[in-house]
Amino acid sequence: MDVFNQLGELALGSRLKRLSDQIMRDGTKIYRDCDIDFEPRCFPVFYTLSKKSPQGVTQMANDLSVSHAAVSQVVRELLKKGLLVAVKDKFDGRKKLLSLSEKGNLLLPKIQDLWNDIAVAIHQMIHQHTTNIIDSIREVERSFTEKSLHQRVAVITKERCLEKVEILEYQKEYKDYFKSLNYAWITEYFKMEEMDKQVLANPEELIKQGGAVLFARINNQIVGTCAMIRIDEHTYELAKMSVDKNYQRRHVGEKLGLAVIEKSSRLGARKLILESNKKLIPALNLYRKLGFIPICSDHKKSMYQRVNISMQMNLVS
Amino acid sequence: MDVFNQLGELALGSRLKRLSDQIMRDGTKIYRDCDIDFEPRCFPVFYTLSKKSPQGVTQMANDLSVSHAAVSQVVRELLKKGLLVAVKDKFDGRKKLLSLSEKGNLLLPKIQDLWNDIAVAIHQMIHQHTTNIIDSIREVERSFTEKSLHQRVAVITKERCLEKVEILEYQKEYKDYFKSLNYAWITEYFKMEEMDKQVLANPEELIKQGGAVLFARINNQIVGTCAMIRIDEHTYELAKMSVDKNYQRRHVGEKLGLAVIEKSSRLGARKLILESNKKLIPALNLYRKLGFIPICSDHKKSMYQRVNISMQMNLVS
DNA sequence: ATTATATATGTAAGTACTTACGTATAATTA
DNA sequence: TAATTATACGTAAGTACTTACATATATAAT
Repeated sequence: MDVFNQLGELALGSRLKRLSDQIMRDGTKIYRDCDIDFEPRCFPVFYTLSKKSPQGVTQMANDLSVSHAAVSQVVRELLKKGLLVAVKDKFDGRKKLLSLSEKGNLLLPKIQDLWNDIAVAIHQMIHQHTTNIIDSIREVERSFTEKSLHQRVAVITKERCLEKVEILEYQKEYKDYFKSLNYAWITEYFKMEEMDKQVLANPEELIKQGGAVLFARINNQIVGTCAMIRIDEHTYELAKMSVDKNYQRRHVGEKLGLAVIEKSSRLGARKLILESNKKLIPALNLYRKLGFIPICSDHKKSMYQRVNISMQMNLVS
Repeated sequence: MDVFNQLGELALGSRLKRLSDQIMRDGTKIYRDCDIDFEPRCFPVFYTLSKKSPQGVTQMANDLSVSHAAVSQVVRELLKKGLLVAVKDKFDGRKKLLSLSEKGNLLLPKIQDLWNDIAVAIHQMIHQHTTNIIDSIREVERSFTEKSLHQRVAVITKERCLEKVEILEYQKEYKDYFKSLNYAWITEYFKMEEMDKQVLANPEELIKQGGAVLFARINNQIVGTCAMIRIDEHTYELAKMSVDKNYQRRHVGEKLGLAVIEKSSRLGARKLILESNKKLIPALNLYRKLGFIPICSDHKKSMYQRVNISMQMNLVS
C-alpha cells in the first residue's frame, strides 16, 4: 500500500524525489547496458555543449537552472574522462570555455542514438496517459517561478492565523451561493438531477419545513454552505454541503457540520442522517470525523441517483 | 532560456530532480519560518507513524517505496530529537517498533496545521492548472511499476537495431493510412480544412498530376506517409507528411523526406518547397535538417489557413 | 590610478538518498 | 537438533545535488 496515494498533494516533494531517483538509477543501467561510460547526471551539460559550444560554467548553470557548483563538478568529471576540452577565454580571463573534445565528438552519434531511444520510451509511455506529465511539470515550474512554495505557504499560514470562519444563517443575499457552490461539486463528480434543481432553487422551502441553510464566511466572503433538512421531530438530514475549491482543507466543512449538529440538537434532534457517494473520499472522512457511521440502507429509495452510502449519528444531548 | 523546455521528454529525470530539490529546499524554509524543528525528509516517516503506530522500519520502507536504510536514518534522526520512541517487538526480536513519543504527540497538532497549509498552497496552485501533476505522476509511477524505464529502453534499442524503415510507393491498400495519419496531426494542432478533406480523400489525384504519395513501413506496419505534389516541371512541393505518434523520433520523417528529395530530383526537379506552421517545432527542425530554408512568402495565397511559414530547397543534381 | 564592487570559477562541507555489507534473530530444512 | 536460509535493522561509503566560502579577473566609482 502506497502512503503517498492517500497523501495526495502534500507529499508532492517526496514523491517527485522518489520518481526522479528511480529514473536516474534506471539511467545508469541504460548507459551500462550499451557499454557507454557515461553518467545520467552529466547529460544536461554534455547535451548543452553538443548543441552549442563553447560555453562557460555559469552560462550553462543559468540555462539549466542549477548551481554553478553542480556544473563545475560535472565539468571536472567530463574533463577527467576526456570528453571535454577547456580553454581560457581570450577576452575574459575569468571564463573557462568548454567544448566537446575529439573523444566527446566520437561518442556523440552513439549516445545520441541512445538518447533518442530514451526519448521514444518516455514518449510512448506518456502518450498512453490521459494527462501529460511534461506539461504538468512545466506548469508547476512556472507557478513556482512566479511565487515560491515558501511564499505561498507563508501567505496561507498568515491567513489561517487571522481568518475566522463564521457560520451564518440563511439570508436572501446568500441564495445564489447556495446554488453555485453546490452546482460546482455536483457537476464535477456527477450530474445535476431533477431533485438538485428543485432544492437549489428553493432554499427557503427547506427552512419553511423546519430545516436550515447555513453559510460559512471567511474574510467577508461566502466560501461554503450546508443544508439541514427536517425529516421528523427527532430526525434531521445533513445535505448539500459544499466548500469553495480554494478554501477546501481549511476545516470549513467541519465547522459547517458542527454547526448543523449543534443546531439540530437544539431543535430536539436525536438522530442525524446523510446520504452520499463512496467516491467522495474527503467528504466521507469528514463525516466520520464528525461522528457519522455508515448504515445499511436501500439506496433505491433515495431521491438521488448518485447515492450509494448512508450514514447516521445519534445525538445524545 | 531553459534548455529543458526544448528537450521535452528526454530530460524528464533531471527535471523532476530539479523540481523536487526546489520543493525540499522550500520545505526547510517553511518549517524554519514556523519555528518548528523538523526536516522535510522526516515527513513521510513521521506522518506514517502519526497515522498508525507502532510500525517497524522495513514495513514503513515498503509502504513508502524507499530503502530501509533511508527510513533507518530518518528514524535515528527523529529518535535523537526525541520525537519517536522505540521498543523491541516482544514476538520478534529483530523488529524495532516505533511510535511517536510524548514530545512527538505534542508537536503533532502544530505541525499538522502547517502540513494543512502546505496542502492548501499546493492544492490552490494545482487547481489553477489545466493538467493535474499528481495524476500525471501517479500514471508515470504506475507505468514504471509495470515495466521499468530501463526495460522499455532496452526493447526500443533492440528494435532500432533490428528494424528497417522501408519507403514504399502508393498502393490502393494504403489509401486509408494516408487519411488517418494526416487526420491525427491536423486535428491535434489545427482543424481540418476543405482542402485537407479533398486531398486526403483523393491521393490518386496527386499521382495523376505527376506527384507521388509515399509510405513508411516498419515491421510490416505503415507508420508514416508523405505527399510530393508537382507544381511545375522543375518545382515540387513536400506536403502531408505525418508519422504515427508511437513511431515519432525514430527518423521516419527524415527517411520520407529524403525519399521525396531523391524522387523529385530524379524527375527533374530543381526546387522543392513546403508550407508549414511555426508551432510544429519538431517538423521545422526536420525540414531544416533536410536542407530546407525559410523563405518570404505571402501566406494569404496559401490554400491552407494554418500556413504561416514557407520553406524551400534548391536541388543541385 | 586606485579602490570598491561584481562576476566567473573552484572547493569543501552538508544533505538525503542509494548500494553494499555486517549482525542479530526467525524460519526452514536436513 | 543442527545447519541453512531468510528477514530486520544498522552502518559505511557512494552519489548528486546544495550552500558557503575562497580566489582570480573584470568593471564601476572615486
